[in-house]
Amino acid sequence: MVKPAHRSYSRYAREAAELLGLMIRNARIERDITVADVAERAGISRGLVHRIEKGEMGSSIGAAFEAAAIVGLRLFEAEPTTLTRHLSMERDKLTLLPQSVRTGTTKVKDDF
Amino acid sequence: MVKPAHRSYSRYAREAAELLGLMIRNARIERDITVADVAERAGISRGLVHRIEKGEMGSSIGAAFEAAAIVGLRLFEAEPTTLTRHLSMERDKLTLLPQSVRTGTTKVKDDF
DNA sequence: ATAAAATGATCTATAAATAAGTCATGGAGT
DNA sequence: ACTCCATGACTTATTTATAGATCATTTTAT
Repeated sequence: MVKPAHRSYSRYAREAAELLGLMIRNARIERDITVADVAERAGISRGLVHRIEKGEMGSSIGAAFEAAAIVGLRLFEAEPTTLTRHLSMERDKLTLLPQSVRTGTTKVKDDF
Repeated sequence: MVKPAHRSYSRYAREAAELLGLMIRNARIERDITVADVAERAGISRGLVHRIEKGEMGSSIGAAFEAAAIVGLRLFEAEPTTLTRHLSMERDKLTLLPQSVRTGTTKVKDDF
């Protein structure tokens, strides 16, 4: 009752996943951490760490980001603080333009 | 025979996933695309797109990055070209320091 | 206000990811 | 040469994510 899901990915998505994996591996090696260490600290299996570093598309976001955090890799931004700031910014942005700007058809209430 | 996997994530990993989801959602709304559209173009279900935008840790890298690509969100770098360049760079970096620098025990060859 | 559409949430069957183990290979150090 | 250790590549049992459907809610349009 469930289709075999999807198998084809855009080149961009594939490259992004591969890059993420390579960055994790590089960061890990630079810090002299073994795959087994990352696996244990992340609470995942050794094989999964390996697949994440290979950039396999099936790996979960949680496992990959956790591995990245452990090897000290900072996604999106340099400092963790910046990430939190970006979070608020994105949240605000969403609140700001829920659907108002989308079509722009809704008349502006200027009767005040 | 298999432990229930892991359930706890570091704050950083959770925030990174949430940020990714919010960025995808914001990009999607800005471009006036519906969740259903993204789902269809990515070849995934509507519910999965929704969970990705919520930043759920279980979603797959492939699905999330594909969704990001569809809404025009550029991870890591601005241009797709830059991504390919970064890929080569990371690959080279890996080849360069396989394990040489790791322990540092190997005497430095200063006899030149 | 009403209708229409998009979103969010929940459920079930199934496909896929994962853990844990084993084995083979590759590297590093002795 | 030989160990020792890390890595990579499988296999299998099990857990989990996912598709697809339905329904409630929210948002948008008329």
